[in-house]
Amino acid sequence: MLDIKLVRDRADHVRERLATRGAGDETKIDEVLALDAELRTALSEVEGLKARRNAASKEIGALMGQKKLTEAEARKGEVREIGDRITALDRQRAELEARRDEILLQLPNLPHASVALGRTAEENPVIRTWGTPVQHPFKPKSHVELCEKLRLVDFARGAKLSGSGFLLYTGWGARLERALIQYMLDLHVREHGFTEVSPPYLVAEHCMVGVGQFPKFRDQAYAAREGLDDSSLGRLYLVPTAEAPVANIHREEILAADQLPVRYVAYSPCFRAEAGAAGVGTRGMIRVHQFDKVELIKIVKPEDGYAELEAMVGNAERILQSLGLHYRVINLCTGDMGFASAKTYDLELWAPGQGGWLEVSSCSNCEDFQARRMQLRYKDAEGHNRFPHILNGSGTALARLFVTLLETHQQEDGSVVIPEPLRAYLGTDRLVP
RNA sequence: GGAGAGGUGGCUGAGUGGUUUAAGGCGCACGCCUGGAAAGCGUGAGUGGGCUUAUACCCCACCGGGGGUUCGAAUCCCCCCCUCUCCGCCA
Repeated sequence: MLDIKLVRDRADHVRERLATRGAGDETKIDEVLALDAELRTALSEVEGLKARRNAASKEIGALMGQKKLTEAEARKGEVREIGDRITALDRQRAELEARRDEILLQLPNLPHASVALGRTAEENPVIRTWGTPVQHPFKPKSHVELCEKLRLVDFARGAKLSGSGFLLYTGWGARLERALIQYMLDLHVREHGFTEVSPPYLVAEHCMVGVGQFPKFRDQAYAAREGLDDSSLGRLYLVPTAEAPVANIHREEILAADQLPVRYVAYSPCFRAEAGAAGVGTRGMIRVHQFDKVELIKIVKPEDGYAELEAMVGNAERILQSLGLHYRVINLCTGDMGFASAKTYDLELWAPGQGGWLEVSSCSNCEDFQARRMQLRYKDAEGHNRFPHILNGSGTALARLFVTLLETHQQEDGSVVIPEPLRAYLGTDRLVP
């Protein structure tokens, strides 16, 4: 959520930054300002009345102590009237506040000044490229064909169980998925200084609001219900990413400065309904309703936010490099960035069988946008409570990593060579049809 | 799911309608004292918001959350959440 004080004091700046996203949100600032002004007028008035009531009630107490009951009764009538005005005015105040905050909760974060201006993904600058596309001396197969030949994923039966967009991993496929998860977790814990956590896969409403998923993207979440009780529908949501629970771990806390930086790594399955999207569409594993992901979360001092973002991208790149995969780092332009983010790097893998790039990681600094929503603060050296920066990054998403791994390391005979670091985890150096 | 007991400031722990605009204790910060320290004494200290040049005053709100009763609610009433104990169910 944007800081209302920033909106008040630097409305033009806020409008200008919002406009760079190209969604027209800057037009809502006038309404926010108007509601905010009205709100503060009502607030001053109602607080003044409350001060009067508090004083008068105290006097009544004193009068009754002195047994001046007639006088006390007279004052009661007077105070009751003040009370009625407070009730009415307070209701109005609450409504104004709700309306103001409803808009504020739907406004995206302001893009950082270093982010390239642009409207679509085509305008995302490529920051760097690592490796070169693998040159197969034969026509590379797509992952769908490889998965079927190697019996790694049973697409038909996955769909039979849960519909399109759900995968049934089988045999070495299931083992490869598990090996990748464990490999990535271990690397981030052992070499990158992250603390492993294993969060709930269902979260409460306030966690979804905290990370910026709700209220705007409510239709993309799967809602769960308890038992047969219809009224409990929507009280818990399947996590769209481990970010939802993990970033909220310290919500509503005031951390000591020496607790920062906090660095967590978590595996979770990710559930995405993507309602409104043009179906799952793509054949195979590129776009699915459930996938696995190893997620990195950092909570850091604002002055460290952007250095930590660069480091996080490096942590994710390390995974791809160690698996011998060709990738590029792009910086999302203002029009392509996610709702909560101030700056985002995407990591895209080259998939020979697809002949295209696949996003496997998105690393963002959300600055204080989420911290404000979840009331997460830390006490700085001067003893002031400040909102920390919260960063999230995939390190990395599976499914697409799985796809790229197969397509990159496939051999002419249809086998797939497993990259060296993964062999101990998987228990083989090659998958053979 | 059922029964019972609880949820108060950094911690502990009083408080069942009005000098509690939360006692006392511990811990904390600063000061006095001391050669230095401890003890002792004194002062201060929570969160959010409004007003404001101001992190100065002043004001409002906050005793798990939300409603209600009342001139006045930590205290009384209702709903919900969480924790603990026991039972049931269950991996």
